[in-house]
Amino acid sequence: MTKRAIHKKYANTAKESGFLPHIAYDSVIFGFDGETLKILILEYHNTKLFALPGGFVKVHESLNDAVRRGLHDRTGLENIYLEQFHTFGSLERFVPATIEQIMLNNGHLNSGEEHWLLERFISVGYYALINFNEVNPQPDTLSDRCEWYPVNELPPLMLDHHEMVQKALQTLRDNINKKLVGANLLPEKFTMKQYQQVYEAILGEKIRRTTFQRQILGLDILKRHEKQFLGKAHKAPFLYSFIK
Amino acid sequence: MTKRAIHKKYANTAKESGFLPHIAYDSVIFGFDGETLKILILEYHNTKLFALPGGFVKVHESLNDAVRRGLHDRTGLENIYLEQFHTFGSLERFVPATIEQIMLNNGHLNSGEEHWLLERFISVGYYALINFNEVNPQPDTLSDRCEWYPVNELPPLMLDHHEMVQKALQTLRDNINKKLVGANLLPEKFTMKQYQQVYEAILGEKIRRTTFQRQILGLDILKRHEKQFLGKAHKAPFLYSFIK
DNA sequence: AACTTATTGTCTCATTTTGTGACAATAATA
DNA sequence: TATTATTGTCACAAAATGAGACAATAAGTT
Repeated sequence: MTKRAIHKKYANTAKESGFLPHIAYDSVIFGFDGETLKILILEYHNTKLFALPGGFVKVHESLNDAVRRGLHDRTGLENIYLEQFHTFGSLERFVPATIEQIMLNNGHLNSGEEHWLLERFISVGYYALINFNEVNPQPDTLSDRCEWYPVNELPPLMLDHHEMVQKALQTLRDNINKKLVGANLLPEKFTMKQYQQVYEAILGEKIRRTTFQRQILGLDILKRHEKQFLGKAHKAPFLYSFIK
Repeated sequence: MTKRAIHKKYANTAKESGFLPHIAYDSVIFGFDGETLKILILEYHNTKLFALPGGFVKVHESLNDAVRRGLHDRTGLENIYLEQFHTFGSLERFVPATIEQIMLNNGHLNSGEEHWLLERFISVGYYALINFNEVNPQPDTLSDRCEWYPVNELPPLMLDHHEMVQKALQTLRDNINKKLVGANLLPEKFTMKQYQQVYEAILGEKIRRTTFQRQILGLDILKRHEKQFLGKAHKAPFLYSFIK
């Protein structure tokens, strides 16, 4: 065995790993299950730490591509709707002990060892809107679970991830009338009630049925299809889809 | 002279300089001169390159503090109104030749020399709103001018700085009714017409006078003061200030 | 001093948008 | 056949906005 063949199991510097140092992204992945707005949360092995799915940017990769790559790995989806909402750069978010704990518990680090992931990071926050039913979330090597949580019932999140969620949600609310939010959270065809529930879940409040319908239909962005028979004891609703 | 005393004139690595590598910020500094919306633009020595004022983040400094520090150095102002609007991370913005030209022309680099500023940067965009009259903009060591330009008459800007300005302006427009924009662009006391002109300059369109007054006064955010005699041949307008 | 000018503060009325409730239609259930 | 819950639609009230009118007035002009 030559000297050259002796190598560490993991890259301990950013350069070795091929990533830009000090820069990360975290993603708030929203899905709608028909009733409530949910987001994907990771739980790390052997810790009680919950976190947003995140990742790093390769040296020759754009920031947007890095986020798309990470989301594809986790959800299998290709054309995900993505919005960047804020970049987090406080000193308070630099807590190497937390990262160290995660890596030690996963055997990705020896105690006392230096590692680029233990340095300070500035993180760019993105949110994604995906179709809840098309996804089977995959945990990564550091985490043993990747599960949906209602935005109102999140576990305690590490670092500033709770603040990230709140800021993502606020941005989503601000954008609700600008960016055709429903198209990405709903299935191809949906009822007016489902669409209204998406709005209510995002805004966190009830809205008036008649006013909502009047406004949405007035936008001329929906196509009306045949009625949907739900097996419920009342008039069947129409189905709608978005006009491309 | 000991070996230790032999040092380079400038730090060629990020570590030597005390800054985080690969991370920058750029600022779009808005001011209102009573008629049009303007922004501060730098021109670099011996080049025809125009750019937004930017800077870097120290290893033990928060992102926000870094931007405040840079803006204070350039304007002398302390409590600047700041909003982060977007983070730019494309590969197209990595053009080391441009940076190299600036540094060579300033004598901050020898030809062919390596330097951390020539590596790839991801830049966080901030916009600031300042009182036009309180500021005497200062160029930095790399630039020989720092001047106000109307947003509609900008010189060609380097890299993606034009895109940054457009995105800042769009965010400012989106925030105009949420964040009390006028308070930061106007002097302590102002007329309703001046306030309306701020709105028109930001939105880029004329607004109806009566509707504007009705809406603004309906918000109960303004205090009415004595009249202002302008020396003009017509009825004198009231002065207003924002209620703290 | 009287007239002119440009702008201001305030009203009024038409138009549009939104809030609120009512009601018949209807798919399944009892 | 009656009951139930929800849907699509309409009608009217209330609020917000668009559009214009007009007297008041500070200075300039004659």
